[in-house]
Amino acid sequence: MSENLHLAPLARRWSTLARLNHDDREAILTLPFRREVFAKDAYLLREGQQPAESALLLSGFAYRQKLLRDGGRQIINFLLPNEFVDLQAAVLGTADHNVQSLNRSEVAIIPRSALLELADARPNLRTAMWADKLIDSAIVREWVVNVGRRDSRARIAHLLCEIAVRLRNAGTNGDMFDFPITQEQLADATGLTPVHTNRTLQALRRDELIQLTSGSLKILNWKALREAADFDELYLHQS
Amino acid sequence: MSENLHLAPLARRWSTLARLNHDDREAILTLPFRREVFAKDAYLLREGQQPAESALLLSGFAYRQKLLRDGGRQIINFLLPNEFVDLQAAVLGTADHNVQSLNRSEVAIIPRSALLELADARPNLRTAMWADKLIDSAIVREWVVNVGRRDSRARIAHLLCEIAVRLRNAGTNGDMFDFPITQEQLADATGLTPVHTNRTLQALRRDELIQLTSGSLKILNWKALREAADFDELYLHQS
DNA sequence: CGTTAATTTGAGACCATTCAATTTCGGTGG
DNA sequence: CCACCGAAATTGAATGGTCTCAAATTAACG
Repeated sequence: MSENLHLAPLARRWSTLARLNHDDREAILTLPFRREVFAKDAYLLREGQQPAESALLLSGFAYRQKLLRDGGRQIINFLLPNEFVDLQAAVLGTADHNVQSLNRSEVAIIPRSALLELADARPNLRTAMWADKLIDSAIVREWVVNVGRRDSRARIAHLLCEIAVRLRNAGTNGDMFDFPITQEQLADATGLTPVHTNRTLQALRRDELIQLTSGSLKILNWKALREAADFDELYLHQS
Repeated sequence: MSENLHLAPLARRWSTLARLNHDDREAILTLPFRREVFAKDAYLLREGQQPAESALLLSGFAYRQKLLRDGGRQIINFLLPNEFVDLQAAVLGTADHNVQSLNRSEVAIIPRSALLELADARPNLRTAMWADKLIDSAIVREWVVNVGRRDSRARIAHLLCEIAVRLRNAGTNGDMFDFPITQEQLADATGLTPVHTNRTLQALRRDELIQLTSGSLKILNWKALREAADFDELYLHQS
């Protein structure tokens, strides 16, 4: 069997989204792909592009983003390892936003046709893909609420809660973890300025809710952070 | 054939999203459903609910919404006629947001099982549903950009552009149309206060970009409105 | 150990909010 | 047809959260 363990984490994740049998898992593991490495800020996908292949993030972070005429940038969602960059491209064709690598990342490039065949042949995987996309949508919906209605403190606290829980759901330690997101990126994700993001982070540190130093985030007081963020993880559809 | 023309507009809309043959269209038209009427502000779906049926908006508007602990409300998207309230519920089970009727609306309640069978049996309809959901996601992504990075004038202008174009794509006149959205709802959709929404609308009227009176919106200067909004309709995936 | 990126600090300006009151609109009943 | 009512829209003035524009400091990296 010419299996490749790079896709094993994806199989594991999709198993939590739909009931997969042995053949389903096998079909994932034998998907054809090639690996590619992207540097910090490199584009994985550009608005207007019509990719013939889909990209699966193997390691590192990435983010969906749109640029404004005036040069402003709004980050729309973060992508964690084993999430798809453009599962949607197969149907809509043209990309309507950009995806950039957040730090150095590793990606599996999979022919679109292989994924389409998978979806056609395997109802369970179809369900998993559907659930995958729906959760992604639910997260973006919560982001509208976050940037639309919460003040800077709650907004940043909420984003940190979300990332922590998503990492925990993915099997990483959610209380202390690598946090390669710069304050400028955090600002672009929350709709704030870098300056104000900085002051807000300082406040969260002063109040001993978090500890954030040299690319590592530690959550010191979960209860208070959730409280400050008005965070309810129902929308992540995991627990 | 016990067809019911209430579902014909849905068949027409889905035809623009995927290649549907005669049988596909027939399958849509013969879906079982019952009609229901909802008053202004009535809930079509509540967070935490696990509906056994899906609701399709036949006439009137609705909106997706989330409430905050402090009583604030953020509108996440508007639903136009012939859009589904909860096509996602079938997979995720629990609703993560609320849907309210914007004005008096009419809804087709369809058993979830019927939709699942449709998707299982008909690849083309599956594709249409997938595209449907993906466009919905794209709209919500643009909303993150809207509330995150645009000032009040651009924000409201953008929302008006989007609604006009979505209505035009649905076959309605996009230059002048019924606009039952109150300023309070507009405020909740843009993350602004009703007071500031009012002042911003007045500015758009003063500059003769729009005419908004007694539930009717007329776009007087498309070029200037698009300009003010930084509006690019690519994300609606229609033209 | 030099160089660039990232974070931090300060002060003033501004966009949007808050709070409260008033006016207009749409629908209803006398 | 007019009087009434609640909802929606409008106005004013003061407050405040976030932004802007620099400049300084610290961290990351080859």
